[in-house]
Amino acid sequence: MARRSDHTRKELRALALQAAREVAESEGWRGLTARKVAARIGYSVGTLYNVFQDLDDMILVLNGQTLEALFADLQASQAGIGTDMPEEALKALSEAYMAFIDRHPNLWDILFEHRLPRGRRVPPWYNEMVTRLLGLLEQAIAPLFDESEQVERGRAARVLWCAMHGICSLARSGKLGVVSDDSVDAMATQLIADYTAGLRRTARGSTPG
Amino acid sequence: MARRSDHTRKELRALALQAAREVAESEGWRGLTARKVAARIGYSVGTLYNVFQDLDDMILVLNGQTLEALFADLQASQAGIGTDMPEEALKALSEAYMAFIDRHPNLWDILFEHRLPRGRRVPPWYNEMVTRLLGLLEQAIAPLFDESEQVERGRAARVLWCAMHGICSLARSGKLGVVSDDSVDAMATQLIADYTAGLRRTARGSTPG
DNA sequence: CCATTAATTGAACAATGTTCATCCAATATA
DNA sequence: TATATTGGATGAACATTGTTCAATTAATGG
Repeated sequence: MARRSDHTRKELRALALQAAREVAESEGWRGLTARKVAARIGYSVGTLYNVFQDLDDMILVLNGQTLEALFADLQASQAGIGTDMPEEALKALSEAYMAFIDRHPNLWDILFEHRLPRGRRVPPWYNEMVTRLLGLLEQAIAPLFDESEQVERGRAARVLWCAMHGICSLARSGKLGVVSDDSVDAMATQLIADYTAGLRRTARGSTPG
Repeated sequence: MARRSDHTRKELRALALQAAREVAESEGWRGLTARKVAARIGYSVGTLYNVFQDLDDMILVLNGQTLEALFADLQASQAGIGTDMPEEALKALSEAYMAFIDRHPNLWDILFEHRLPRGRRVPPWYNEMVTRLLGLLEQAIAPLFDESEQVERGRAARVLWCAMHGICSLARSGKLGVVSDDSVDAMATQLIADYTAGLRRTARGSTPG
């Protein structure tokens, strides 16, 4: 068969991504193969390579969508929280984050476990998504800094982002010694409490302790 | 050929692990294959499977050795640091940690990127190694807690461990937006400063701020 | 010197990512 | 309407992967 044109290029990409997401969600990172995705959308393997440069490329785009969904959840978590309550805001963010992982464990795994081959860099749109996510954190902790401390504020946001990632990542991989689920909660809570306390103490911003 | 007995079982394991480490260090996680390891020690693939249950098993043991080496470095970094200087101790630990990654980037990647297949848990000796590593952190921050706060101390150690992991992991994978090497240093520094400040502020331990 | 044992082998299998000559439906042209 | 052109879709083919296991044969014990 050739030139079925049941779908446009864009539709094909969307179909493939949808299928990839389903496979990924149900079988995890090790089960996400080109042939499975192709079979699920009723096309051949070759067609996938017609529409994506690579499997790496496809996973990258899939991860972009995951980031998008994560962003939506995190953003929603901030609704109705006052702009000068960093701890509350961060708590809401971390809860939304962990809830997302709970709902999409395999997608989250792939988001961070997937590494591009040597020398290949993530595309600009990917970094822009990350920047948007970090923006939520920056907003949350904004009251702890004043305007002359943009750099520190950005760095603190990144530190918090990394810390949350580290907690969830190590917990999920089982490489943290014995860690029950609620101890992950506890760690996140303690991180937020102690880190914001530290930020306040460092005598920054307009809300000194 | 059969029953060469050039090497005992243990020697074979050691040889294979050495070879695996070399392949891993030079070619990274994607280049670490059973056949390459086998070829490098002058045995066939089958022999590897005679000596390890799996490739996963072999990598797990390799990771154990990496953890051991990391522990040695981290422990050495604490020599000559007073027992009540948490910030100094943590700084030394984080510098040793990052230096280790600098020296063995691929081994560190494999240490944390490798995930066992569904349902398989890391063996007890692995968790014990992690516990020993966390012990170093607990020791470093001990002055910030009193004896009634063992749980909090352990949790804080874990939070710091996870945070450092998150920083290095996301930085290395290029998934942190644009991050230069020295900004990783800066993030680690800020993490330590702010987090310990927070611990002090929370009015714990015998060294209140 | 033979029988037993078990370490080592490597061909074989299923599954992977990736390529590309081939084929043919859709479109353009006459 | 009939024919030519285009480029989308194919799937066999290739190299490589982890893993298995019957066969082979060196070492050991009698």
